[in-house]
Amino acid sequence: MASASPSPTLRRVTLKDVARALKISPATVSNAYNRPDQLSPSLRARVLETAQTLGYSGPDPLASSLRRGRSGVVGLLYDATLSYAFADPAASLFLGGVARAVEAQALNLLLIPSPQDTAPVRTASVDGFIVYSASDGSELLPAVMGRGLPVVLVDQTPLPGAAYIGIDDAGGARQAARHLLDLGHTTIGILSLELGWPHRHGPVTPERETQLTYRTTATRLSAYREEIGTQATLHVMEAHGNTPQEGALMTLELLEAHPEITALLCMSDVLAQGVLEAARQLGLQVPHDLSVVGYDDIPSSAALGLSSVHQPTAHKGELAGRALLELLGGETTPQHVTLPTHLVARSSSGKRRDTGP
Amino acid sequence: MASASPSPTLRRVTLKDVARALKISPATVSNAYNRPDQLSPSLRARVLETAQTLGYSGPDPLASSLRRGRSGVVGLLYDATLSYAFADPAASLFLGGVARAVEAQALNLLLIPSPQDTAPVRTASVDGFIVYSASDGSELLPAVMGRGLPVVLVDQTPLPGAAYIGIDDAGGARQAARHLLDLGHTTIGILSLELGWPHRHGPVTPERETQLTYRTTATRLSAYREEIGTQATLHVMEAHGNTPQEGALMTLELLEAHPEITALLCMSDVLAQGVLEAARQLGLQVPHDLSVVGYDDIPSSAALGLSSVHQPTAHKGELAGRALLELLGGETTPQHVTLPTHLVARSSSGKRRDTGP
DNA sequence: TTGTAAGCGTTATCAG
DNA sequence: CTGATAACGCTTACAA
Repeated sequence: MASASPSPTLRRVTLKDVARALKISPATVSNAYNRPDQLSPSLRARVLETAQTLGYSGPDPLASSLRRGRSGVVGLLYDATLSYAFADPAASLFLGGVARAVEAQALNLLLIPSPQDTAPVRTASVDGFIVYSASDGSELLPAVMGRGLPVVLVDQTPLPGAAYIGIDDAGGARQAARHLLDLGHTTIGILSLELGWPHRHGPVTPERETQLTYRTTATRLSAYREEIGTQATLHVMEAHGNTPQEGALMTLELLEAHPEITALLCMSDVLAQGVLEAARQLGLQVPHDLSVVGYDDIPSSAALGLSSVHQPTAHKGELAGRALLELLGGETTPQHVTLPTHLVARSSSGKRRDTGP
Repeated sequence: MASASPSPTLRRVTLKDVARALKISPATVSNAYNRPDQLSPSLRARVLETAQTLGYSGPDPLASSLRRGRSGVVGLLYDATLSYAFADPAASLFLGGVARAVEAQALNLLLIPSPQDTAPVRTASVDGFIVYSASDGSELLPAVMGRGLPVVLVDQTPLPGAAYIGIDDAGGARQAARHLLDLGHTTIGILSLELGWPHRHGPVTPERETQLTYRTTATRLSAYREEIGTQATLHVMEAHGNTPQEGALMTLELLEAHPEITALLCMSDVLAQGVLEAARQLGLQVPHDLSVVGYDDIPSSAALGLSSVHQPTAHKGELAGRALLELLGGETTPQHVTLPTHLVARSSSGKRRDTGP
């Protein structure tokens, strides 16, 4: 019936093939897909039909993106492997917020794993970037900014030309510290997130602090310290990875080294949940023997009675998404937003235990 | 010093501009980026340098993808909005597994929100798809298969030509049901996930069951029923959305309608955690007054003592990713894998309470 | 309403 | 080691 089957399966069917089969111009076929109002319904129907029989499934996205100059994709960079991001409830919450914002505009979200190599940043087909808590010295930032695309920075040092969405890290940290002070604690442990690259586990030395390049960590740490001043003795441990296991391990080590500690400030709820687990193993009563305050207030913390600094994580994501959408829409003044944090006191924090005989 | 500034900011800098500035061919500039070994180091250095000064940040990803015929992106479809996906720990775990597999190959992950519209499926620049628990009748499947790209189906009815990764849904459900039967329960409630589109909340009627198009739901439901047979009375409720809130609400409604219920089978741990919350509100002791068994065994369930059917969620994601990588690598026989499930009995399930004097 | 033609920014091939 | 050239598959003024 028809004329050709140029080569069995060698070449894929293109818009041109459809045009040829119908003896019309490629432009018309393109219009059939992208501007239905530009051609008669009957012709359009025929086009779609032969496309079907020829096995043509619509314009190639790559080609049309190239031609149009937009890919319809938002790139999301996280300063860790993706598998790690998904393991952190706070990160998931954030991603969910971003997703809500971008899917409202029919944009897709491209997750870019960004451990050390910047290649993925340079070769990702996206219209803009959202960068989530990258370390300050990271080579990622120059690579991202170098692409010349709209950028939103989240939870990290603002950069000129990029939008910024962050939270009041210091305020939250101060509230947490004040809370423990008010409860009478005078020897407090701090379970810190990573200070900088390379990631490391263990007690924080002054030397290690010179490598403090994560802005969130830096801000919280100094806020804890400032608030506490000389009212309590502090012992700081650095986590290698934001996991409950790490939190538990740090607790064991810290309490072994400093049994006089009666309270722990944790920079994430994930770490704090590990503390709870460790306390159970050690037979310590929370909060009687050990008070614990987390950070983030992830959903599961409520059920566990974990005191924590609440931050609007999902909302932060949504704002980040919206900030990028604005930039994409031609807005030239990048947003700069700081969201509030507040302490939620639950049952994991209480009066200091009697340390006497 | 240099000669030109062709137009202030009008056109973006391309590879050709760099070539022109150096009076060499575009091919050489391309090689400078993609095949360093194809040109002298000195020339390459000059190329990179002028690129820098011209503000050229490397080959356009879109263009090179078009030319190469590969985008380096894996598309991930989820039968719900993305924001919803991120709210479900099991989904996050799964995504994390997929991420681990694809990031090992330096591929990126494109999250495609797929509520009802198939447009995003047709216009996504990807090399292959992973489809996660889509409803059987969904228009998504034809749209995906129509693209003619490698496809991996997860937790849904297998399709010819696509790889399949799933779990032993029925086995897990049977173990859960058997467990409750062994504990003496004779009136059991089932908190079911969605049966089909449109999503609905409430008691499941025979009429509603005709719309049962989610394979996972269907399989678990019939397995629960088969195992229980006539050994207990069953009451089934359908959740509108997989959230703890919904689980709590269903519990309230179900126990109000059928106070004689002493045990609940939940199709997800997220729902089951809502049950725990509702029980607390109602002043019911778990498991004394009410036994609860979930499904998925998400990480937070251990700390809550929730009995659950364990499935290797993250591993499932990793296998799905790997199955797609194989297909991408030219493998022509799609994998077909079913992973095991098993009951983990914890403290949320116990002997049936004495019902009355 | 439909066709023409000129790219979009790259890379692969092949000759020099 | 370097360069010309021809695609890759599509969209969009603009002309007919």
